Formats: sequence, structure tokens, C-alpha cells
Amino acid sequence: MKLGEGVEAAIHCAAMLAGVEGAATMPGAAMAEAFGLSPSYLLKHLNTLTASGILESVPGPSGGYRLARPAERITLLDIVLAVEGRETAFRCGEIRQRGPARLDASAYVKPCGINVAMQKAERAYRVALAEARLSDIVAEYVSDADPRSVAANCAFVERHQRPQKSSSTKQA
Amino acid sequence: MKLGEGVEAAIHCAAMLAGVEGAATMPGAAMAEAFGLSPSYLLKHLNTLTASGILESVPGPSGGYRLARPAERITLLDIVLAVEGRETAFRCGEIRQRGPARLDASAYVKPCGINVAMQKAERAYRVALAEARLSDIVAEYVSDADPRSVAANCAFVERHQRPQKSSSTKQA
DNA sequence: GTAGTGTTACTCGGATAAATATTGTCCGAGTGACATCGG
DNA sequence: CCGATGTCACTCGGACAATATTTATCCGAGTAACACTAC
Repeated sequence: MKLGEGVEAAIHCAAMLAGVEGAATMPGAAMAEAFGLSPSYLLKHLNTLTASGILESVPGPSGGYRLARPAERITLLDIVLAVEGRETAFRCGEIRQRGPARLDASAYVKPCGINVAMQKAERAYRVALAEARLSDIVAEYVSDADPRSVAANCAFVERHQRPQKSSSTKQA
Repeated sequence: MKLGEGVEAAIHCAAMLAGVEGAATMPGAAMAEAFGLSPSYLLKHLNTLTASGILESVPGPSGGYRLARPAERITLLDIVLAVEGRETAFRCGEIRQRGPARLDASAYVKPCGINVAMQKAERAYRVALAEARLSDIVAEYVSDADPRSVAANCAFVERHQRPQKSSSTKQA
């Protein structure tokens, strides 16, 4: 029961990218510097988020990352599953079938009760994460957090975001 | 987001020990054979459960393990926390403080919103696990599972449990 | 002055090592049961 | 026959490797901006 370090970084980056306006992008190196992380390692996680369709990446100068869809349609569950993998934390190995006397398959058609209970708990976990939209996280941060912190982060975003001239579709 | 293999084994062992009557004990080697696991490795997890106060161990011949308290007072959360550790899966590294301009501590008195959301989800997970009592797991198994499986497991318990002389020696 | 072109610098992306946690195995300490011996 | 005693086998417990996963790093492919040259 341990989440990787990268989950925290991924969520923070996504929240920061939610602050960039329109189709502008922000380089991964800037976010790495912002959070004091290894640029190369952060890139790996951002790449994973891109592969999962949460972020979009633009190569070349003035390139970087941006959200692939509005922050209202991105949940913490999306990010966690992308970084940590989609499979459940508890995986039933069906060790009951290796029991004292292995009966034939007809005795194991009903699912293992332990597995059911564990999956039920994990579903509650995922539901709670799915209810946390990235836009909510950002909104609460802007309204509740210390104004100095908000101002500093907004200034950082303004300073490092790279507007896209030939942007195809999105305009704020 | 991955639970260790030992969690499944620990829960199955606890469920099996719930079937042991009175103060009788069951050797770890028997449970290892029952589930097709390495005896030495299973002992490690059972030892952890003992250290956490969930199981009791009796050394010597006719020794083994038994539940330290009634199955009604043991939840899946107890077992999971004992095996996987009590700390939360998501640990906030406060990377927000390593941001662009590190403000003084007064700007970070409010907790990180991301951490709050993650902990809220994990609390839901733990609540669900805490609601799953070991006695419920066993009861549902006895009533719902295939009768052949129940009979086989009961026979196995009867065959391998070691009654303790210094306590109420129940003979079935 | 303007358009074309070559260079350059900056970006992401994947392949490659180090560190850490998990899994698996082994041997030793301790204890109750059993057989033996003496009364 | 009954009790004391020494030996033994069986138990858990912690220390020691092997493996898998996570973390961290480096170098390469691609692209748009920039500077330069020619017209």
C-alpha cells in the first residue's frame, strides 16, 4: 500500500498546467524547477500522462505540455491510474484454489469473498478520487490558499508559459 | 498503488484461524501447505500479525497461531495496516514549498489541497475496510460458498488444529 | 527592404543504470511431548 | 505401577540472499525560431 513519489508530482504539474491559458504550453523543465525535481525523471511521468491522453505535448522551441482537455473533465483518479497503472491494488491470486484438496472448477464459480470485500473498498477509494476534479482542486486553491502563494504561482506560470502562434482549435 | 502479495495470504490465514475452536492453535506450516505458499515466507507475515496484536503464537510442539481476539473485533483494515504498514499510501512531500519562490512558513499553514483530497479518498478506503469484520467474511463464506469447499476447509482445520491442554480443550 | 535558407538551440522521447522495497530462503533459540529409567 | 528425568522433535523468530519495482540519469530525434545571405 504505497503510492509512488511521481503521483504527487504529476498532480501538482497538472494543477499548474490548468493555470496556463488557452493553447499555451509550459516546458517540463520549468515545472521540474518549480517543484525541485529531477527534470529527466519528471519528463518520464509527464510522458506517461501524455500517453494516457491527459496531457498533450508540443515539441520544439516554445514547446511543452498542456492539458489535453478542460480541467473540469480531469479527475484525480485519471492521473493516479495513469501514473500507477490501471490494475487494482489488491489482486486475488486465487490461493483458495491451492487449498488442502483442490476441488474442480465448479466449486469456485462464486468469487472469493475476501476479494469482493477488498475490491469494494478500493471502489470506494476510486469513487472518492473520481469526485475530485482538477478544476475543483485549482478553485479551492485559489480561494483558500494564502494569497502570496497564489500570486507567486500565477507569476511563475505567466513567466514560463509559451503561447502557441499557430494554435489549431483552442482559444481561452 | 500496489498491495503486497502477503496481504492476501494474511487475510486467508486469519479467516482460517477464525475456524479454529477455542484456544487451539494451527501451525504456520499447515497454512502454508493449505495455500501453496513458502512456509518460511508466510511465517514472516504471521510474525508481523503477531507483533501487531492480531494473532497469538504458541511455541513448541502442538504450538502454532490463533486469533488474539474474537473475529468480531478484527477487521480487514487491521490486517492490511499490519502487513502493509500504518502510514498512508499518499505521502505529501510538500513539493509546493520548493516552488518558484519559497515563501516563509506562514504562507503554508493551510494544508495542501491535493493532499487533503488524496487523504479523503484514502479515508474512504479505510472506512470500507474497517466495516469488513473478519467474522462477516467467514459467515458469508460459510453461507454462500460452495458446500464442498466449506466442508473441505473445515476438515482441513479439524485435521491440523492442535488443542491446548492448559485451556478449554474442545474436541469436535 | 524582403524572401529564402542554413544553422542553432530548445523541446520531448525512449533506452540505460542505480537505489530501494519486496519476495523468498535459511539457520538458530525455545518449548512441550515422549521414552526411558529409577523408586 | 507411578514419578522423575533426559532426549528429542516440532514450533516460532530473526538474520541472510534473490528478485522485482521504483527512482534517477543520460543521450538521441525532431522542430520551430533565429541569423545570415542573396536578390
